[in-house]
Amino acid sequence: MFRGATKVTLDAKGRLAMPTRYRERLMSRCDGQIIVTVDKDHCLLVYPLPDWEELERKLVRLPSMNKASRRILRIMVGYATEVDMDANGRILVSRELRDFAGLEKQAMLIGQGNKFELWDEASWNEKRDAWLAEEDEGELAADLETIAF
Amino acid sequence: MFRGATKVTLDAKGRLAMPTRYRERLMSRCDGQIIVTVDKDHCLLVYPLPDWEELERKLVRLPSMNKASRRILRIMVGYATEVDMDANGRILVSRELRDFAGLEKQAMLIGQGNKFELWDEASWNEKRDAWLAEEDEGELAADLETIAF
DNA sequence: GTTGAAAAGTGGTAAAAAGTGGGAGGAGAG
DNA sequence: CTCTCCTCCCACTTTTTACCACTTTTCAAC
Repeated sequence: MFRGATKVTLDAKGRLAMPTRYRERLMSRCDGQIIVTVDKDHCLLVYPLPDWEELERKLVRLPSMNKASRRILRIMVGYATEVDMDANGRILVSRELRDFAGLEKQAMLIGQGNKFELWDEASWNEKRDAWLAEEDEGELAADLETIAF
Repeated sequence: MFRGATKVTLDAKGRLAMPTRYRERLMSRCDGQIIVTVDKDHCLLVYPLPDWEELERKLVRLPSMNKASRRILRIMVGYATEVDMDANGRILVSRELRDFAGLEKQAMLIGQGNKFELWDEASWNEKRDAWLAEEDEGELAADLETIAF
């Protein structure tokens, strides 16, 4: 499981240094082969190659008739870009991907189990606070209420 | 069970000395392996690793369709950071976590059963007073009223 | 009450590791 | 053929982290 939030910086060439604590895992799991693609709420998703391939197999099996799932497939596969970690543990995020997510210099890398989310720092802070604020007003899921934190 | 409120200080590097009375328990339960993550009302949660993993398993089993539970999962896993106690019983609270909770030098560590809450001292005092004031006016939960304090 | 010893809290330092930027070489396009 | 852009590699600077030492407090014994 990848966990934890790390503030990262993109350099002038769009390179992103993966936090050290993940590197060994990424090398053993996929030899540094990473897939970066886009998410529907305008962040990027960072997968180890084998995890991406598994997801891709599921996506292509989705019913062709369903417009919503076709759109998701088209966009996620369409933007999926393979990148390798360089000798310093960095990956190169292409201009197209950076533009899609509005990535400037400061970004947040969020561990999400088998993948990472990559957000522009300002967008992340906004979204996060919005989500937390909503939860206070809205009704919590019945399932959620049964869990003792 | 962890109980009690302790005033603690964070040093310039963000290190927090766990109160001595908890250390032996933390070493035997999880060999000093701690998970620190965030809570929706902007404090931090401090779990022994096995307790966190149990909670995480419950969270990932929640129905994917429910937005509120997905968001809670995303934020709690997203910020969950593993830290080890050093030889002096201190844990390092990352800048990202400190920023989220507005942690300055003075903080309050609150025992809450299987975990701790960690609050910026000023925020804690405000919240605590607000809660006490609310409870006087508001209706108590039916379950709560059946308990003899 | 005073003294002493032991344990806990606090801060500093040095070695190592990670982040950052620059430059050279190569490939592709005009 | 030349120029530009991209990629890979190397080196330097900054930060991190682990370890060590000193100070302060507490508890006990005299």
